[in-house]
Amino acid sequence: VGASTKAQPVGETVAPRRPRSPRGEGGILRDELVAAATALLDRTGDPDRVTIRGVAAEVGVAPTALYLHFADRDELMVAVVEGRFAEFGRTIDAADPGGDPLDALVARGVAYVEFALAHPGHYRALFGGFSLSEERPDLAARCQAAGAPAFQALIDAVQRCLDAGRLHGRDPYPIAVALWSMTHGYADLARSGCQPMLPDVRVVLKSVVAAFRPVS
Amino acid sequence: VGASTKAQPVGETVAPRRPRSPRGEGGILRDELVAAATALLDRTGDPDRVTIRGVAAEVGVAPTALYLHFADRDELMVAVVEGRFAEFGRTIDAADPGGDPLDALVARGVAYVEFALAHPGHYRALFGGFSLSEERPDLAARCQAAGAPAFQALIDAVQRCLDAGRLHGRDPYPIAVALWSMTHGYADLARSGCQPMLPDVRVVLKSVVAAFRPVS
DNA sequence: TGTACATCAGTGAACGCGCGTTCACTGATGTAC
DNA sequence: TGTACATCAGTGAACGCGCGTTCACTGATGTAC
Repeated sequence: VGASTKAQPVGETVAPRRPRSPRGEGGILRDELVAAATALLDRTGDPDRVTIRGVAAEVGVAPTALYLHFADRDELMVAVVEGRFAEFGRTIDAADPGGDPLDALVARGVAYVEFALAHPGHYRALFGGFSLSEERPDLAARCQAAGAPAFQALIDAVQRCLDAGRLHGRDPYPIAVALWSMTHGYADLARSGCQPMLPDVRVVLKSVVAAFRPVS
Repeated sequence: VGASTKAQPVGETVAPRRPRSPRGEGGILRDELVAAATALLDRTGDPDRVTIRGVAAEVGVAPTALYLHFADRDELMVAVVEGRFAEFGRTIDAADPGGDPLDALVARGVAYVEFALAHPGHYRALFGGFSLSEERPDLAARCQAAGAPAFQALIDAVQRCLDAGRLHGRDPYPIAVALWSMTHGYADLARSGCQPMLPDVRVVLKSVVAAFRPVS
């Protein structure tokens, strides 16, 4: 149980009115809306506080302009999610040092948590289960598709450990889920107000690896 | 990223009007409000959908009657949280079979996840970081105090494993955090729509224990 | 024994809020004749 | 070369919603005299 600012008129950022795009370049606004929603999500840390009115104010446009490019709020949010999943995947991959596969796996886990702590709003949009209307299963499917490569990359990293004999087992899948659960859980507990009582993620990961191994 | 019903007038349960308590027994309503809020939280699975109007309708009373016993909505929710933490602690302790401390630790973890899956609304109120107004640090402190015994019980269970040589390390604290993170993460991912892709919690826990041990 | 009064357990109408979304519109710009 | 017109990129007022919370009130019940 944590604390947070409630409602509040989050769109304080009232940008000057945006000049109209030249003819044929209406699509520019679409990109600006996604970028503004992404920035607002990063600032507020909460998908529910990314409102159409807030995004429009940030861009310097009337709230209704959003409907020129998105059917509704959900469609905008899914566009944000797709962009953030791509960024998330690049970040994790960039943190993989190669070399010993178990060390690499731990490094990926650390990068995962660091992404979540650095961008809690983005992270929650990806893995926090923000709600889409049930009448649009296509949107949920787009989110799932956007996240699939990241999960596959985790499976692959676990498989490399199994192949090298650095982890034991036949199936990488449940091990991957366990590690995913741990990093997600740590990140979510930190977000929810338990941050002060959690040791550094590196300490936690190393402790659990050591705890299950005989003393050397 | 998952899907869920949005807003919706959740207080469909319009109970018949509740008869007034006899003189001197006003406190009865307080308990009924907490019970109704707890039931509504269990039904909706979402702390945000426990509204004053919904709770009052469930009890059969005007929304304003709530203010006779609670300063505001947050105070009601904290009363719910305190009750659910007590119930949660009893549930975990009851699932501890004693005997081998590592087996007991796993059994507690399984019970943790099963509680979360059986009562996602209650679980989210305890560990999902539902937001309290920042002007009431006393309420956040009450929640933390209510949750402390459960965390201490986990520390103790880890310590028993260390004492018996079933886990390796000096400090139970980071190991406890790692295990807590894993069970919380698993439960939260299941809630957020990933449930279909997650193996049974027992499989996951056993895989991770086995993965870090040399083949026997 | 009767009556005025304080207390208690609520009620009901109304407030202002931010929200997603609708609808009819505007005004600049390119194009057809 | 000039002009009517279609198109494009938006605007602005307004809607209905559910919400937490306020305020003045009501009506039964116990108690003091």
